[in-house]
Amino acid sequence: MRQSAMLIPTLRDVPAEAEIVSHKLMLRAGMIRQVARGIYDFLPLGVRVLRKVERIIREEMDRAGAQEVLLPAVCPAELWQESGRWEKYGKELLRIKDRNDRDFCFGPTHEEVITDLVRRDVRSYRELPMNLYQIQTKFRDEVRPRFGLMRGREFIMKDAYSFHVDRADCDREYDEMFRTYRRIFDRCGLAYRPVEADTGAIGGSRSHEFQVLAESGEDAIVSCEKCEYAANVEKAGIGAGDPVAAVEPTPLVEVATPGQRTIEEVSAFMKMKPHRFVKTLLYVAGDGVVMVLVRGDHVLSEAKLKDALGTPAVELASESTVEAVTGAPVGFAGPIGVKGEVRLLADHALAGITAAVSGANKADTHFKGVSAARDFPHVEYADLRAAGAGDRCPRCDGRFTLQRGIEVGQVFYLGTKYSEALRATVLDAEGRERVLEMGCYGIGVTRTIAAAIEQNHDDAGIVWPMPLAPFHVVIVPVNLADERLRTTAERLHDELTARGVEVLLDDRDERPGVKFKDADLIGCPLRITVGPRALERGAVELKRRREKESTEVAAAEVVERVAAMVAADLAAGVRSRDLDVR
RNA sequence: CGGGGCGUGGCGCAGCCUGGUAGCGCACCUGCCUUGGGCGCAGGGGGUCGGAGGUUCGAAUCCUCUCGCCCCGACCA
Repeated sequence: MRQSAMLIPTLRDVPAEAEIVSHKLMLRAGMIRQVARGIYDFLPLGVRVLRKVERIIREEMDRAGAQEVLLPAVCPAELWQESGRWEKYGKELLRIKDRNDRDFCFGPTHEEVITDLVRRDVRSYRELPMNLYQIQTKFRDEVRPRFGLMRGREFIMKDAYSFHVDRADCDREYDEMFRTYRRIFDRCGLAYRPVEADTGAIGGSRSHEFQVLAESGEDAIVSCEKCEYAANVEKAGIGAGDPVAAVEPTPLVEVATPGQRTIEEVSAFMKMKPHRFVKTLLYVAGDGVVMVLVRGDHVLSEAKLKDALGTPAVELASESTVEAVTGAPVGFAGPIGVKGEVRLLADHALAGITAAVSGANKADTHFKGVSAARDFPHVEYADLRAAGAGDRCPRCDGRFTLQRGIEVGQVFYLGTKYSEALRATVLDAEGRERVLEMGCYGIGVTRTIAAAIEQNHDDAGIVWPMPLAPFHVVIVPVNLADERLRTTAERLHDELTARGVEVLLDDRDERPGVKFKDADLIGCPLRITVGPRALERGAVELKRRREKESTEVAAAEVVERVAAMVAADLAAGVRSRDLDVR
């Protein structure tokens, strides 16, 4: 492909709208342009990368026996009403009306639509199992889209749904998809980690996320240093901990703490470490208020709170609710002397705490000398806190390390949530009606591109892994006016293309410096420089994007050499794929 | 939704406080020159200053409303 014929509007300056590296580089490399908040154009270079990811996904899904379908982006409200999600999904669901004033939504996910398809056209257990997938544009009217493709409102997702007569078969497919996802991300050349995950709003009871490891990731994950256990911090089990050094119980005393609301403030004010504090949070769950206690240096996991309460949603109580329940302004809540009927939940780490500090449910006042057993014995203990670095693994005696990740895929066991709501059944071998067991498997295609860049870049630009690169190699003739350079470059382009190598020929009438800068920015894994010095010796220069130095290669051999390098790099990801499940 | 910030040519920005003919760098076009890491010289084109209303003799600049975008938080396959 000739660069002069392509729309690749590279930028020297970083547009002010971009914050993280993948967003900046995609804009600068001319891959995407923002059209509206969280909505982007894909330019030719961006589309090429997108197709690479899609292709890998298709090949591996097909190989796993899944069948591709294409469902509508715009879905009728009726199906969503039938599942109950028309009411539950909230403002994230983009609702639209047609000319006849009928309600539709732009699909953010497709459980309803697919279940509707299957209930209408699948009658017998003999047609199962069945795994249907699509690669399609979704829309979620995110509260806060940000970071370019990382969290767009419109995004491309591969979503797959599997249907089974029983749980065992659904579990088998879950494992199959787990392995398939490993192959997909291995082939993409990404460093990632599958972790145990919360099932979130989608529902279901078993889930893993695939997290691409990157500092800029929005998710925090912990991995055991000794065994294979890894999980999202909001989900991770925590082994029996290291109790805070026992302290002699002291009498309960009120302390004036004017204006000191946060743990940090009170801790500084009273000169006591945060781990000696009881952090009190009020949540609204269903129709009741719960008071949730965690240690001052710990962070509550709302996912775990939902599990503990068995409710689908919890929401931090409003200021007015807090005041009504505690009789004090926000910042002074505590478990002792609560007036109303409030359920009390505490994290395990608080069991046995003594000589601690908590709010006193009175303005500008805290208690010190709080002992859990003595002062709030009526509490229910549960695992409520987000895991952190140094916490004990629940499976062995190892400790956690903390990493950040970008969630690029997730697999769920859905059970019968949707099949029941939409009455999707088949007849089993005994002629009985069976509600279908379902699994659901998503990959954020566009997010995967952003994640790949977050993980593969340097100061000069993107450093594509071969499988995702828009072109395998870029050829830079140093001076087009030099006939020999130009014809050599063109010949290499043609020969490499004939060998199935994807080549970008920078035939623009630009100075070499400009071409090198753009080549680095765009990030093709290989670069062939055709210049007068080497060509004098019948050679060209070959350089890997991720390496600093180039090597001189005889012009006659470079095609063979490059073709071999490309093939080797493409195979590298595939080779590491046969890993154990979890 | 709460808090903060920004909208001036394609991109990055100055000008605004203190009202008086809209500027700079890069990019773009033409010519010359140059050709190994974003050359040089000369000439040139392009801007309803996000939008609406108001104050004023006069508004990019002051006031009101509004739209858009970004960041932090709440939220989230």
